[in-house]
Amino acid sequence: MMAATTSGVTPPTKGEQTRASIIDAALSLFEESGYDASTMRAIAERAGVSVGNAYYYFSSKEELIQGFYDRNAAQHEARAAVDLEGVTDLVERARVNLRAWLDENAGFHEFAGVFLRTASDPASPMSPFSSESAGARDRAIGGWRLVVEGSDAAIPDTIREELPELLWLYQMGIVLFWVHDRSEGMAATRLLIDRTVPMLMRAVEFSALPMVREVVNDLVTLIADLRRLQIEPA
Amino acid sequence: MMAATTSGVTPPTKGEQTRASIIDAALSLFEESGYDASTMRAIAERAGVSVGNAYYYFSSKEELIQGFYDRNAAQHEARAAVDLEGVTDLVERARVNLRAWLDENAGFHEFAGVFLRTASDPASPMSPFSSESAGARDRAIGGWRLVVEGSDAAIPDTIREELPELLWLYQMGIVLFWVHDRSEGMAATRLLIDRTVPMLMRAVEFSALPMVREVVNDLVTLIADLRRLQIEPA
DNA sequence: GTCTATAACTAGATAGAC
DNA sequence: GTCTATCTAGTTATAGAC
Repeated sequence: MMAATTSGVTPPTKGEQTRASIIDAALSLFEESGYDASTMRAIAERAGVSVGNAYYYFSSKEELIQGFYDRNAAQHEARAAVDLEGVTDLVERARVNLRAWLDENAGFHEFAGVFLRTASDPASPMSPFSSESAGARDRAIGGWRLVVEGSDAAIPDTIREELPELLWLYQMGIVLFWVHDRSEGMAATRLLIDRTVPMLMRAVEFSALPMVREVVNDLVTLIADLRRLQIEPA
Repeated sequence: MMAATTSGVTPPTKGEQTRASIIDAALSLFEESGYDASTMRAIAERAGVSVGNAYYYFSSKEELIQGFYDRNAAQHEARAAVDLEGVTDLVERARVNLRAWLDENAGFHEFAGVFLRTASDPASPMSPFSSESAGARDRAIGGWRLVVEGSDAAIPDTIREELPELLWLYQMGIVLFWVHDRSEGMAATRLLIDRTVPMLMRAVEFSALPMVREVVNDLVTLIADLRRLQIEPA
């Protein structure tokens, strides 16, 4: 709202500092003891503020999860950009992107259950399909667009445009599986990724088949029709 | 634990009666005011018991949801059996089964959001994939088996065995969509069902294609491999 | 007017007596 | 089996400090 006081970087106001310290306290406690065991009182104490003050910045405990969400999305983006350098095969690029996500979130596996619990409530702004999540969703889909565009693969026109969003949806499925994965070192999720990515790409090739293409077209019009129904009543 | 006292029907013990009255009170309150607004104190009061006593029968508020779950599953089963009589076309039978579910659950749409929130926590016994839900899941898959077996469709051997479970998984997807559906009279979900069931059946036909069959085989072995990974570490 | 703190409220859950 | 009394933790009301 006001001009910057010193350098070009945003000057951290007192409020922003307090806000950051609350998020830091929350995330470190979540990682140490899990979501449920981390009380708002403990979070506030570690952040060096009162409970009431914490609620001035975050209107609920669940809202603190958004901090986790944002931070990890940014870290994943950076890591994927590095790992993708020099890789041109589409299947490999997709694997790299998913593995980067997996590694970036390794420490939050237990915590993710709570996250999913919140995210799957359609009324919650944390839902990946909600309008509040539109920014994060678009960023993630944009990441997939880079994966596709940086590859040397020939993609059928039938689904060229929709592929990044489709891959994001596929990723949501992988995440859902990951949350339930109890295997050592997430071996099951890694196997799932390694095996399904090639299948998915073969399915993309199928989409050029006339028979399949018909179904794809049906799906596209269906989605358009559904969007209309969902939006009209508001 | 004891021999029946009178007729062949199970004699309702005192505990069973109390248990039933708590569930009745809970479900009626949920329907009236929603899940969150229905406090355990209000439920206990309507049931004519103390809060502590309610917790003697149900170890958490969420556990009361299982009552809703069981009751509706039974009602859906009965309704579907009637509606399916005389219908032989597989696509139509699948539609009938899904519409029966939809109609049976029409009154619980808002409440279902909470249900989903609970069910999607992998740690929760309410998850449709949990071992605690195995009974309900098997009943639902059995219902789909009746849908398939009562039809005159020729189903490729490739997936004959897996089709009922596949259809149940598809139904879980429909339910997920339904929970998010804000359209008048669930028009969007009905459209989704009417359009995707034929697509699904056409996809089943595809599974006979050699190219596609290969992918199906890959999927089957993948699932077997995943099961092994998930089960070993316990 | 933006922050911050203390005290109180609410509702899920538990302990222990009867 | 059932109750009363109590605990815990998320949330809010409200008053005051910068």
